[in-house]
Amino acid sequence: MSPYDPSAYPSFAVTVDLVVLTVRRHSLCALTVRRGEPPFQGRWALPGGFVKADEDLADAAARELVEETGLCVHDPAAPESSGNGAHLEQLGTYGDPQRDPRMRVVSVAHLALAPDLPAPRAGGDANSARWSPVETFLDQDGEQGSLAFDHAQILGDGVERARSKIEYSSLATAFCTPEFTVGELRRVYEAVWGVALDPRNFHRKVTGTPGFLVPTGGTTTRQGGRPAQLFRAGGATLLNPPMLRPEV
Amino acid sequence: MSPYDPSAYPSFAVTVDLVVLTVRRHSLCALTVRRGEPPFQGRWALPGGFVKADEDLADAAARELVEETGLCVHDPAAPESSGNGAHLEQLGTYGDPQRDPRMRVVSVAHLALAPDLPAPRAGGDANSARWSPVETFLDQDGEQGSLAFDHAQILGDGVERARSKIEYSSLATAFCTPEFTVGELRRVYEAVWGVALDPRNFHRKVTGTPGFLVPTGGTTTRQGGRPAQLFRAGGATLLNPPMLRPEV
DNA sequence: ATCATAGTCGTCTGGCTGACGATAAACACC
DNA sequence: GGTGTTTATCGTCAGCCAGACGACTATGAT
Repeated sequence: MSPYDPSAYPSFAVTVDLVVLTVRRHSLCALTVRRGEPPFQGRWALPGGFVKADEDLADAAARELVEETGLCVHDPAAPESSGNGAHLEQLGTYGDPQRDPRMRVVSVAHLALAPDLPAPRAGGDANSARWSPVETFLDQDGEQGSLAFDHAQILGDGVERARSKIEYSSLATAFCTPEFTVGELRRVYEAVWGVALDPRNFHRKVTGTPGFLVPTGGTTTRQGGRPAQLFRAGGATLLNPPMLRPEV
Repeated sequence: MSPYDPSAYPSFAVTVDLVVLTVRRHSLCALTVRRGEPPFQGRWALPGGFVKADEDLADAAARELVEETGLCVHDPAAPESSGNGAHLEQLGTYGDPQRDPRMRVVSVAHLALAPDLPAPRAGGDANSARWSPVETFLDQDGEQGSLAFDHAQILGDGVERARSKIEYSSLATAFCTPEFTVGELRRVYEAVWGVALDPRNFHRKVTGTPGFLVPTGGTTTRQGGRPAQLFRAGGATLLNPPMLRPEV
């Protein structure tokens, strides 16, 4: 039994699925697309697709992200291209033998975090892609709003990853435009965690953490009220001490 | 192009690779096996193997773990079978098109944490499996001690996962025998992090965290010195506030 | 008896967080 | 121009917790 013998090991299809999260109107939203063909025809699903024969997993995920949203991936090597960049990381791999009724498919899920976008596009068909609050797919256990395949599970894992990761990293800035205020950043935390935070303590915390925020000098009143300082994300990626998520 | 057409998507081989970590003689060690066939014949590699056609990824990882070490997986549903149980979780998936010179292989790496074991077994051949300190494979960049394929990368990711996860979870107890002392638990942290911790502050911290440790009533002197209380792992899995890893 | 080793309990201080009062700077309206 | 509303920002205070470290305890080795 040579390892070169193709009959010596089973053959799999490999896909990437994307959990694309953003914050719109004070709530955490995920991108979903409507399936145009069986199985689960007409149901909502996470965007994704097959990995090409000579394509790296991360490249496949980045390609799908561009196809579905037009977002480029925020390349850490070239941080100045950050105009419309998103954060992209591998989330986990889902390979239950029954997860796809057609055949054996192993899906490498990725998590993408993006600032609020004007409108989703899905190959030109605007009706087939939509931002929806994540609770739409996570709350109820009824079949009504549920996603195709095991995508509700994947979405739940992605949301949980995002919720925990903004605690100890500066990842929350990935939900913001390149320049943002402390209040906008706070509303990101509030939307992702689903809690209210004290504006004064939050302001003290984030401005006091070295490397988290860099003031740009400008101010804005786009949120109303007193003008707020504008910041860009600093170089720090790990927050120590972390942001504390309030209890229960 | 029907989705049922096998020529419509590329075919992959899927493997599981294991990062099995334990603490021996005050140092964090990983299980490696010597490759008996090309490519990388004679080189050390992480244990692993092909996923079967109708096998879940976690099942494949658990099967490989038993084959290589005899360890059962610590099933959260039946915590009383904890005699020789190990912790097992998915680590990440590695799918660079060039990572295996034979063919396109996607490997789903898993991380296993085990208490110190008498001796590794690898299908009866004791010479071909070994515990080695992780620095052996992570420190130098020379080709000397390096692992086959991208296994050095995988091992590094697994070690980093373990290092960060014992901060905010009770996972360090997975490195201990079912009953252990505070000092033994502290030596686990010291070995995994590679730092020295203050025994008095550590003792205060772990005994003061509700649900982390439950006293069994017994004592032991197996470490010498004054007898120490024996504990079992409590039900808590998340530590809040976390253990703090000392700075640089 | 003495020493070495390891475990356990206390004390103190500084830093950080949560709760919350107070002030500042814009806009909307009358 | 006042007045109220909104959001941002600064300050204060008490409590908790971690790091530093002293003191004491209980075993085995010599």
